[in-house]
Amino acid sequence: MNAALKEFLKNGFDKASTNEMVKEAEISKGSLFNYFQNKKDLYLYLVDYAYQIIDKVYERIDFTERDLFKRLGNVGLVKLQIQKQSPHIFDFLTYLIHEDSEEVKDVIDQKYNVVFKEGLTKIYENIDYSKFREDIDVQKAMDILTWTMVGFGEKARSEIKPFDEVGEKQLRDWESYAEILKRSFYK
Amino acid sequence: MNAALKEFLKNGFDKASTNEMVKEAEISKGSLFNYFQNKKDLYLYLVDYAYQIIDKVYERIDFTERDLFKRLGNVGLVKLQIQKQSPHIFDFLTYLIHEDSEEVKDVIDQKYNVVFKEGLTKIYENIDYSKFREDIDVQKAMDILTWTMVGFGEKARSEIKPFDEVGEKQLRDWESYAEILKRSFYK
DNA sequence: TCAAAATTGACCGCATTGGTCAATGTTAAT
DNA sequence: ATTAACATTGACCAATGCGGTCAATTTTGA
Repeated sequence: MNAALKEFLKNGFDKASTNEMVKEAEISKGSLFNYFQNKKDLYLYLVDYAYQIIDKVYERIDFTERDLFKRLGNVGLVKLQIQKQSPHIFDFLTYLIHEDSEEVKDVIDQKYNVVFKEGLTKIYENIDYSKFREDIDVQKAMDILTWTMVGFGEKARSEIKPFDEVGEKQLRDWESYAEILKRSFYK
Repeated sequence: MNAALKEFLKNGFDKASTNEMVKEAEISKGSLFNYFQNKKDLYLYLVDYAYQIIDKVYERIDFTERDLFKRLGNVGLVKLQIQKQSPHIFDFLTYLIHEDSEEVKDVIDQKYNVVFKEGLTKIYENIDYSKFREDIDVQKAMDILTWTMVGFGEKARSEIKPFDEVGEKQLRDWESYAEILKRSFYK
């Protein structure tokens, strides 16, 4: 599974090689095609699997937390934890947007907007925006916050070593970044 | 040139197809191989070209500007202007780090660290750090700033339409983001 | 007018592709 | 120990795409 994700992620649907997958996964070609009728089948299974993971993220988010920074810290933490089991899953999801192979793009599009756009609004739902200064451009503040989140997420991911517990350390680290931004965002 | 950059960027050296390049560039295969002996020749030419572009960026930066935000705004602007002529050049440069084809990786490594690491320190040279609050973690502030720069750069790039003049608008836009960050970074 | 330069695309041998399938190995219940 | 269902293997196939060639054609400029 991980081998296939990795290969599709790296090369896209058309150029991804089933030969590479079985080599990486150390199984035989016949075994792969015993469980999946063809390459497309395998791909669609993985897309579906990836969408399910996203749902799992939403399930584990604490939506009662109304502070934006804590909410986002929570989201990031859940993502990191999932990435431990399935290292390529979120990269795969972001790659999916750019996939434009005629053979699969329609199937991706069907669910993509639902899963993503809906989810993204859910993440920012019920946030206590009254904490923000009145004179700040909220959209721009949110941009900065998003970009910082992305950057921090990548940094955190690269710092995780095998067998590490994901959690406390990253959360405290994030909070120190959040603190800096709060100083200009919040009243 | 752009077609080749795009193809190498997308597929890496090994998997990049010269057929795709000539199709995209609307020239014949024979013409391509008239100017370059082989695929590797073309690749090395492009790598060299890309490194030259980087040098051009450094040449056009105003190193007398000591305010960090203005300096970075300047850097971003120069990058945007170059991206107008050569849309894939910076993506190509960042991809170069990850290229690990046996046939070319040694040639990349030779110059990479020199051009990049040296350049990066140059960008942050002679900055007036006394403007920063004493109680701020400068490293973390710089992280946020870098991530914001990257995010803003992508946003700005995607908003540029063909025939647009690159300049004033983006710079003013950047300044409004910078203003927000200054509020927590500066005294 | 004509030689030099530029451009073309059919063509080549070869590697890799997605997929098949008869043979073999493994499992667990009898 | 026997058996039958299931899992796994990798040599093999036709098809495709690869990097690269080159004789033939077109374009160029003096």
